[in-house]
Amino acid sequence: MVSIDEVARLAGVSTATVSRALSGRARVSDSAKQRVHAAAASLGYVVSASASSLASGRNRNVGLLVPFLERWFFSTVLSGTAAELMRQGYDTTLYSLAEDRDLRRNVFDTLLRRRRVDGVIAVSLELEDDEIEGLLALGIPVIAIGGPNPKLSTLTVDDVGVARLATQHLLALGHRRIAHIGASAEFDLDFHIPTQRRLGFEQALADAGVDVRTTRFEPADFTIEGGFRAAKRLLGGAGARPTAIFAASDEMAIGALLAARELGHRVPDDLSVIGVDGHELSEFFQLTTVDQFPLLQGARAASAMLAVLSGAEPPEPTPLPFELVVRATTARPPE
Amino acid sequence: MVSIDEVARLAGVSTATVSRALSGRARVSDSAKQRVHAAAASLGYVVSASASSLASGRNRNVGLLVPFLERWFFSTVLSGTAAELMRQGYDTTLYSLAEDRDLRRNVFDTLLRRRRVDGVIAVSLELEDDEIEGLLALGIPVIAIGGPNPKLSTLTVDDVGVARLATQHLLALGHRRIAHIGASAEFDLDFHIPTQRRLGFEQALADAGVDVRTTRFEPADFTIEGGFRAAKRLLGGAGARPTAIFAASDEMAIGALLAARELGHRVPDDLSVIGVDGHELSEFFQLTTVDQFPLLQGARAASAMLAVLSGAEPPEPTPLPFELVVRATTARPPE
DNA sequence: CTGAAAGCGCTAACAT
DNA sequence: ATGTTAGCGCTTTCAG
Repeated sequence: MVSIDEVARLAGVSTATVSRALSGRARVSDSAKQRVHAAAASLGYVVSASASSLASGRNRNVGLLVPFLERWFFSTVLSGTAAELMRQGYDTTLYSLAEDRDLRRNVFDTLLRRRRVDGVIAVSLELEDDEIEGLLALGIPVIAIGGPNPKLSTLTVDDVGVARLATQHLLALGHRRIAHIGASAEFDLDFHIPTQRRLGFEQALADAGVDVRTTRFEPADFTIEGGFRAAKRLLGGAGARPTAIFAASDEMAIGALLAARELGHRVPDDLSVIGVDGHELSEFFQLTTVDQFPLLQGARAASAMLAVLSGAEPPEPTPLPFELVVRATTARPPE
Repeated sequence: MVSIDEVARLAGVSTATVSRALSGRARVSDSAKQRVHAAAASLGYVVSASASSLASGRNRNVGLLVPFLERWFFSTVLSGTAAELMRQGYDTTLYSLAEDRDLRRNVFDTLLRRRRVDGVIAVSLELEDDEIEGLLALGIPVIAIGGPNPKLSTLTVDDVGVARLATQHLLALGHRRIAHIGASAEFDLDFHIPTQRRLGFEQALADAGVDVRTTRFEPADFTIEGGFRAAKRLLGGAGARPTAIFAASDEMAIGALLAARELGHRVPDDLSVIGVDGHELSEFFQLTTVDQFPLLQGARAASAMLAVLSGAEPPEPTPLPFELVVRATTARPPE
């Protein structure tokens, strides 16, 4: 492997100058800079990450903590983050916490403590107290996306606001019998976000003078299948059918769409459906949704991390954008 | 940060013994080993990755090269790989090549050459020749999953076999007018796999004495929406409608299902549909498919990498398992 | 089995 | 602006 000494020799300067010229962290004369770059290029020299890290304490590497990889939302956020980091020459090291508890502990106790990452971005994770302590004890910046983590610097959409926006859209169309498909209890344990959405839903109803007790709530697991089953219960049961369903995720909303179709209800004539996310499938299904731009969320977190790493203050709890996208699954309720 | 010296002092041994005891790479007396572990635990000591890498040349880190992150198939493979690597105490560093060409080049020219990873796993990537050269020049093991990369040690499903199996299933049910939804030309440039599936399709037909010219082919992009549109063309056009569709991915098959439904064709009574993948949604849609166990593919690649890193020979081009899963979208053709 | 000591390849004072 | 040099925190000979 070609080392910094060979570059120095070829460029006719000291190793220190090579280091400075290549990292740009100190002033170097133009002529020296040019010779160094030429020498490095001709030798195909690339700085050794471990040597550089050991000497400088910097890694150019950010750790990403995610709950699952297979869910569209997470992989999309992840994609946004990794792309932005890469753009700045940073690597992304992945820690998935889907595994069993021992492995999860191991992430905090060992993997993250090897000082391989300059910072940690936690995506939509409800972390336990000692895990948060563990992160903070690393002595490196930690940024969370979503999931109210009061002790962490967090980028988050206003989930209450998201839910209010969705619900208000239905109310404005004239709906009064609105049902909500949200988080099942055990699901909520991990994320909390869902509860916020239910809160926003109920607030909007209350603001509009709709008695919340007349609405129905069905828990589900944020998948298409879960939404499908929840909608079946909502539409198949006795009592007055809702004229609209607000699902806390697009995947559940799509499930509801399919359920309605299967039961012979026309959307949006008989039933309106709205979701949350801006899922890639929402356009295909012509689903009205509140887009929360997950790719952007990931990129934002990466930018914030990069800024902190170059000396900026940790970001204030920043509101992330969201936007109502009206498509073809919502309309006025039937007479 | 607590260093190896403090552990050594507390345990009453030399740093060399601490290193040996903790890494397990040399014989150490039981008593020393115990004292070292106790000392390390009580001090909360974790080996510094960069110091260890610099001294040993080992990183306990594997690079993962993927084309996209947002597609279910890739994130699932990725998940399988990361989980298995983590189980062995390895980190996973992600390099997504979805970005523009400059960033893509940068991955090969710089990021991968910093000697941060002990090996590279390339997932379903059609790499260019100079990129393969670049990987090989790293002097570390490279393992590819899927995508015929003759110069790389590759784990791959027999895509011809997969397609034959799917097609034979339809033939065995009595179908003769079978259409295929496969890769569009530009999509194939990146992956090749699709062509193989088309090949298998045609082979199976020929074996059964069905004139391939009577079948129809529609290109699509492996998404639900693409499959939907391709199926619309297949079912809506003039001429004899096919009685069965073989889609080269489950997502396209699901799109075909939805298209059939929308056009008023009953599945499987009027039309049979079969896909490939074992997508998480295939069960929900009761889709008959050829499962290729993507999670397992990822785990297998990780195991193979780990084996090579601990001195095993690079794996022979290994066939990956696949299996016909018959559900409710295939049946005998209508009279 | 254990310890002493020489690096691993860089960066960051400190000089000049 | 540049060179000299002392580490960064480990691992691995080499001796014993």
